[in-house]
Amino acid sequence: MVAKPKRTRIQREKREIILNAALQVFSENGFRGTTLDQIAEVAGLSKPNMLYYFPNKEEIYASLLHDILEIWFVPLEEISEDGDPLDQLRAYIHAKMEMSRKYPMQSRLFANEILHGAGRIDQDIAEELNQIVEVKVKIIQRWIDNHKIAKVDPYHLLFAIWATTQHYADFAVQIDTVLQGRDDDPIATGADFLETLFTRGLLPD
Amino acid sequence: MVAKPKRTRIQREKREIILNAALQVFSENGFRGTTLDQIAEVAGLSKPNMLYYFPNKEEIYASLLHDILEIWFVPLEEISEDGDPLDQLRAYIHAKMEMSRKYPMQSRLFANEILHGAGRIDQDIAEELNQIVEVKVKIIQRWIDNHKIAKVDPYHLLFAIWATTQHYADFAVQIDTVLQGRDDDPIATGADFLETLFTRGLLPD
Amino acid sequence: MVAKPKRTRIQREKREIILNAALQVFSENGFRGTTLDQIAEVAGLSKPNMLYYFPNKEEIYASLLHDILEIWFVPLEEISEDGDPLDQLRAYIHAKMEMSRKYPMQSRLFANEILHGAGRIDQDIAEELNQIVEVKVKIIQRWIDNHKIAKVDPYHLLFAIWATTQHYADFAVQIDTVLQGRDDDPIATGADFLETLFTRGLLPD
Amino acid sequence: MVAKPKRTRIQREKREIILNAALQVFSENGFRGTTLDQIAEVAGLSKPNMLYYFPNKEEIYASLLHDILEIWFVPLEEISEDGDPLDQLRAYIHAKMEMSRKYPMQSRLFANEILHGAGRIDQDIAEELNQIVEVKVKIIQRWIDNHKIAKVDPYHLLFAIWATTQHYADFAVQIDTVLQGRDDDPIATGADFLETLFTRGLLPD
DNA sequence: AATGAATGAGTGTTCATTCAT
DNA sequence: GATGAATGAACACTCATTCAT
Repeated sequence: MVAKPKRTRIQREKREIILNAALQVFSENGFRGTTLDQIAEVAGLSKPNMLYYFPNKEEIYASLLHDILEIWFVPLEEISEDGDPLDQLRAYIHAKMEMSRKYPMQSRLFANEILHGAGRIDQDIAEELNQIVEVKVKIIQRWIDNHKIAKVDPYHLLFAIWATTQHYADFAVQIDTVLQGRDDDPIATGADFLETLFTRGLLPD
Repeated sequence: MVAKPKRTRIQREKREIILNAALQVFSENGFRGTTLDQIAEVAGLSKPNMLYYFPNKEEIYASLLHDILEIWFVPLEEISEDGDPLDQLRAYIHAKMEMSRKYPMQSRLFANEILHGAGRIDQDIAEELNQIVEVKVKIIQRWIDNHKIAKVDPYHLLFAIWATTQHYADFAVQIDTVLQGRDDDPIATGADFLETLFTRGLLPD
Repeated sequence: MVAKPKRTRIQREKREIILNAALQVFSENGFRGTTLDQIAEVAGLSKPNMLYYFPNKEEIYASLLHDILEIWFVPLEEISEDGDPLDQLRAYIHAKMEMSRKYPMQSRLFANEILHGAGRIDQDIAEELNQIVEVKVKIIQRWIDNHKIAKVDPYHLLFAIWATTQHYADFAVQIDTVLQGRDDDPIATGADFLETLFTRGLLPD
Repeated sequence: MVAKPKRTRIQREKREIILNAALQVFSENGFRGTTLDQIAEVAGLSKPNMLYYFPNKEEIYASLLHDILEIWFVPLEEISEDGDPLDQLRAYIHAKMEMSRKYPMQSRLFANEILHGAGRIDQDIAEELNQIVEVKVKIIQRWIDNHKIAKVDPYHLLFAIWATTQHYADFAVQIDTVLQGRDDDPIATGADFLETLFTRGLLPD
């Protein structure tokens, strides 16, 4: 149990402003590539004033990462044993695609963190991820056992969904480069493609 | 065309040593997170001596990135119109998975670069990528038109293959965390899964 | 002559609280090593509120130092020509030892100030010290001239008394380290020793 | 056992220059009151260049303190059971007075360190001090038991010698203020006084 | 009287790069 | 080719002091 610090309205607001600025800069430049000056500039605060709201650079980053991991969990948790398995998976894919649309910077920050060894991710949160994954893997396994979906490795199924959906945020620059000239929405078209791929790919025999 | 500098044998060897060291450190820590001291240490050279072979940090990184992009192209280029389309795609997937196994640091460095806006990628090379992709997309489109594979968006098919295969290198930390306790080889199992997924998912109607 | 500022009761009380806190922190960490935050914390006040009672850090320190110098004079002033010379000196030594016991932090703050050049000591007070010393030196000189005590340099006699007695406050850490394991009171034992040393040392021929 | 770092001639020289500058500035301003800029200025080096020879401020200070403690021991170690006890003690007093003359800054730095809790003094060195003191105290005790000197507490005798002799370095500012106008050498006169005081004070009954 | 918020000037330390030999 | 030495520009963070309420 950690004591929750009491904060005034202005503190909550300023922290929010700082976190928004930090998200922008950190997701673009990484932890080491980001300077407090940059964040302060974007936030419209002086550097010492920013450090009045957060004790140091590390804490700003950690706070951001914590929030990101929490929203990362949400769609996964909504996978339920009830209802049609393929519907559930399609809904999950669409939810993840919507996250890549709405929170691309968060996705990139998260990707960057994993890429560099995830050294700053709270051990507790890593545990939590593992536990949720175990629960969902068991659900998927039961679908397989009941021949509702094809017989595949449930862990790798999840990896594939994560990889493909997050790719639209994390590799957006590459996608935009490759698709330059096309005027459809890559995320909408991508979602259609993924729906097809996974629906067909997972149809039971 | 850039004039190719002539280098002695010892220069080529030392550059190779430096690039290997740099790959290790850059892929772990990113550009800004890496110091020349770290690279020099791993390379077993003094810092000024290292800078005798490369003019500056930027050039080491750029050289590394250039090499990586070249090997990134190889499997893609091998996709050929001849032969069975699904065999071709399966071969591509396996080749990309082998690259994630053999060159995970390169994959991560590349991912990191795209993630952060790809600002250091040579424009010429980006063009080249686009052209190759266009060629391969046309091949895939013809397969679709000839009902050899399902009717899907060929660009997004490529994205999905890139995303899923590179994920095994880029997100290895997360994969290992989730799979802790299992003793199968994630890349082998993952390759099987992806073969199933894409083979079934792309079967023509 | 400086106009004495009029202060309300609450102002006097708060100043007292601040000075007590400041004494503690300054004597432990020196002027530069002390932060206003530390003092405010110990005083139980907010930093700006503290600065409502004192204009700045310097003034807190100066005020403290001024008070310390005043109590420093007291035992010296009590040396009187009347009575037995050796009794007078013994009484002075004991009074100084009691000050080292009761006001060790003040002693250390004073020592620290002298050690660092005494730049913050009021010139007026320095003058005052000199005048009192002159008076007492003359008394001691008369004792010598009248063969009441041994023929020694009266200035250096005072220095020796100051040095030995204040040592028990200023070097308490060293004394405690050296005497660890003994359970007698260092100041009491020290006073006995000093009484012997100076009584015998100053006996007239 | 600590590996002794090998140093080039220029490194030894520059370290010496830096330590001399640091001694001057630290002894005047204390640890926190000293900035690396000041030291660098006095040493005639740029700040980063200075940090090429010492890893950080703390190390400069520690190195200095270590050297000081070593010279602090020397006169104490020379007290020997052989020869006349009073001669031995007089020699010790004179040696300590010479140190106050030759190394006043070192004395002040040491005093400052003890004053502020001696937090930076190596535990090993503190042990060593204790052991040497124990040895010398035993010698003094034997002198007392053999009625060669008066029956006094040997620990407090040492404290008195330390206090009085070091006083001429540590409180030099005060001494000079009090003695202004006199043109004799305070340390010479002080040594005479102390010789008288301790010789008479310690004469056996 | 009191306090949350804000800031300019530092302050120790890092680092890519250059110099000198 | 190789390396010890040197440095300017940053950079994270601190702190006395001031502002606003």
